[in-house]
Amino acid sequence: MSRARRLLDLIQVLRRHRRPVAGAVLAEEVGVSLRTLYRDIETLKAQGAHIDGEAGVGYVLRPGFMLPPLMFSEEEIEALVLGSRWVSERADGPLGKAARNLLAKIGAVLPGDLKDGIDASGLLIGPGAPIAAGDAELGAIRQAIRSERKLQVAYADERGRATKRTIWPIALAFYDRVRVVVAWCELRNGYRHFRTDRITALKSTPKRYPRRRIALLKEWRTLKEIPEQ
Amino acid sequence: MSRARRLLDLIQVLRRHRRPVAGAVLAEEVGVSLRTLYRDIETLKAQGAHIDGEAGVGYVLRPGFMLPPLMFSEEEIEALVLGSRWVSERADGPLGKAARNLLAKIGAVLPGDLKDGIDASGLLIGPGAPIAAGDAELGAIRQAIRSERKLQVAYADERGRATKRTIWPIALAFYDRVRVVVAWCELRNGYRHFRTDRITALKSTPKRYPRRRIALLKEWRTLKEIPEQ
DNA sequence: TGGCGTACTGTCAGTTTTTGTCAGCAGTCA
DNA sequence: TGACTGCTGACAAAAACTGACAGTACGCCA
Repeated sequence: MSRARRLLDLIQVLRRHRRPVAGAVLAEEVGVSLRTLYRDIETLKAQGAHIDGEAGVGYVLRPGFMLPPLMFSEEEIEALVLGSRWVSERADGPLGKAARNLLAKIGAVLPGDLKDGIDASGLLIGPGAPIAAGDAELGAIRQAIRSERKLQVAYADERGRATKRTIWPIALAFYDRVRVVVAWCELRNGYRHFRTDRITALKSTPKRYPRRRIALLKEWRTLKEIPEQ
Repeated sequence: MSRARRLLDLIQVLRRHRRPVAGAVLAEEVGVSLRTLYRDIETLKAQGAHIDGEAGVGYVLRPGFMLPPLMFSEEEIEALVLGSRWVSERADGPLGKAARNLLAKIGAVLPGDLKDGIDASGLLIGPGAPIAAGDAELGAIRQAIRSERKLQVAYADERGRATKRTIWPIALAFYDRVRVVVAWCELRNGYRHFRTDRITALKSTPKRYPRRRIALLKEWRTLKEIPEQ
C-alpha cells in the first residue's frame, strides 16, 4: 500500500474513534511501527489535518473531513463557487463564514493565476428578498441536528398561539425568505415544521434523542409523499 | 521537494500552457528526467487528472482544477453541501448537474460511513419561487463568459421594445426568480443588465472581446457604487 | 513522591521506492 | 520520408521510508 493511501486510512481510523486513541493502537491498525506512525501523524499535521496529540492520553481528530487530491471540471468549480456564494449571502452568519472560509481555503491552494479565478468567477448571487428573523439561533439548531440532541423551543404558530415543546431537530430547510426546522415534536407526537422566525425562545439540551437522525429523516421523507388530509 | 508537491506543480505548469507542450519541456520545468515525467503523468491520470497526450504533439490539460489534499471543518462541509444543493435545485440544468457531480465526486472518496453523511446532511433547500424562463441558453452564456467571447442577442426590454445587440458578457447573476447577464453593450456603449427571460434569441460568436473579463468586472463593480441618475 | 502510559525525537542500518539512463516501438505532422 | 513526440521495459544508482532501540518530556493517579 502506498504511503499516501496509508495516510488517508489513518485519518479514517482516527475518525472512527471518538475518544482519544493511543499511537500504538493506530500503528497496529494501519500496520506500521509506532515510530512510523509518529512520522505519519507529523506528515498529516503538515498537510493541514487537525490532529491533537497529548502525552498520556492519545490522539483525537477534530471533526472534519480530509479530502485526497481531487480533480474538478470548470463547471464543477463554478457550481462550487456559486453555491458557496449563495450560502455566504443567504445563510446565517456562522454558516456564511464557513462558506467564505471554504472558498479561501481552496483559493489558498490554487496557484497564483487562479486565485483571482475564484474572486472573479462570473457567477454572482443577486440580492434577494429580506430574510425573516430568527438567525441568531441557527447555529445552535445546526449543532443540535449534527449531534442529535433535543431542543426546547417556545413557538408561536401562524395564528399566534404560543406553545412550549421539546423537539428532535432532524433538518433545517432554507427557503427564499424563511428557514424551517424539521423535527419530531414530543408534544404532538409527530413530525412538525417550525419556522425559525416564529421560535421565540430556544434552549439546547444535552439529551440525545433516542433514534438515529438518518432514520428519522428517511421516515419523514416517506411521510411527506403521502398527501395530507 | 516531495513527489506529491511536484505533481501539483506539474498540473500548474500544464495549466499555464494553452497549446500542447512536449514532455521534454515539462520535464525541464519541473526539474526531472523525461522518463520520470512520463511516470508522473501516469500517476496524475490515475488520480483523475484529465491530461491528453498525443504522439508528435504533446500534452494538454483539459480545463479544470486539481486540488491537493485538503481538510475541511464540519461547518465548511455543511456549507459546501448546502451550496451545492442550492445550485442543484435553483441553477440551470448543466450547472445543477455539475453540482451533483461535485457532491458525488466528494462522496466517492469519503469512507463508507461518511458517504451517507452527504446524502443525509441536515441542511435542505426548500422549494422556491418558480424561475422565469430563459434556462436553455444559460450554458451558452456561461461558456461565453468563461471564454470572453461576444454574444449576439435579441432583447425585449421591460416595455417590450425589441433590440438586437452585440454584448460582451462578463457575469451572470442569480436572483430568486430571474437571472441577469451583466455585459458591456456595444449598442449602448456601456454596461447593461439583461434578464435572461427577456432574451428572445441568442447567438454565440467566436469573436473574443478586446479586454480582459476581470478588468471589465472590476470596472463594472466600481461604476455600480456610483448612484445612478 | 514514584510509577505508568503516552507523545515525541534522534540515530542508524536495512528495505522499498523513486529516479535517471538507455534502448526501442508507435503515432503525428510537414 | 524524417523529425518530433508519446509511451514502455529493464536495470542500477540515489533517495526516501521504515523498524528497532534509546532516550526525554508531559500528564495523571495512587
